[in-house]
Amino acid sequence: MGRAPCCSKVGLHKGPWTEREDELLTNYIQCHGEGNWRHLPQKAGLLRCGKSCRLRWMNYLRPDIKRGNIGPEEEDLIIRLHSLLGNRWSLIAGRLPGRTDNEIKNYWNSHLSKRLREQGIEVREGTSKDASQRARATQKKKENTNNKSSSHNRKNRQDKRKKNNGVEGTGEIIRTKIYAPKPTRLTPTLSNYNAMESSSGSDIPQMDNTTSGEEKGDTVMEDFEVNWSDINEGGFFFGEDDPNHVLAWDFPSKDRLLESLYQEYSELLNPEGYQVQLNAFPQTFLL
DNA sequence: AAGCAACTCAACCGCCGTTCA
DNA sequence: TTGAACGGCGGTTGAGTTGCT
Repeated sequence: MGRAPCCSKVGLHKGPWTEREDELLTNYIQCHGEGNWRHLPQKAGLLRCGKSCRLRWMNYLRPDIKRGNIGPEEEDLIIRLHSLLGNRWSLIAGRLPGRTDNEIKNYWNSHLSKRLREQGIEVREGTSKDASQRARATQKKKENTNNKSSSHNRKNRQDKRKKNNGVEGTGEIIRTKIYAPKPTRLTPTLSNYNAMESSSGSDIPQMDNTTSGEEKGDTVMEDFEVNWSDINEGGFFFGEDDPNHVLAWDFPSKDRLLESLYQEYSELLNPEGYQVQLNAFPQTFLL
């Protein structure tokens, strides 16, 4: 037995949202909070699918979304994070307060990748607006659609995962894992914390360092093995002596924040002597 | 002013890992 | 244990806008 059947898409609105729809969605979320996207449209009186509602809220209606042009500091951070993370837009967006993954993705595809290429800087492979490549992608998509069964096969995916994680054939490709932090949206209030300390029950989230990165939903990156329990998440880390004592780092300036974020990923992903660096890296945020 | 190309960005699509009955 | 739905993500599309000829 599976879950109850999903909402039928028949009769649902598509395309641009109207002011009335925005209003209904905003009012509903303000009253009941985010989540339960499947039932939200019906309860809010919207003729949209839950997925569409979620997207509209996340990319446009959320009150903490920053409007306006992407500034030079943000642009710099996007470029550097992209060089480290590739097209991991949600991860990148998680490090840019008020910016959405969609916005960053669009900005990259329409501005940055082109500009970097013009400057002769090689960029990681991402989306291509080239017509021939588009056509190829569309063709490939059609082929995939024709070849796959109506519902994807769980076992096949699990087998594929096992293959990727372990010894594969005679090639002896041994992969290990790295747990990068789950993307955390930095709210404006966060930057107001000033070298403060916190104990249980405060406004600062408490961490459970007994769970693995995978259990916490962190992003798994292959080819490295890191003991993530040593590492902080979202700008918080544990005191040296007391693992239940949570510290928040200071944000003396916007520039330093951006620099810290870059350093965080840079050190995290540096394959050379990563273990030593990672063990020491929370200290870099201590004043 | 008209026609065209390039650009922008909101929205959609399909995939995948997780959750749940 | 199974399989369908959910939630989230990256890739792609296409209508609207802007700029050029």
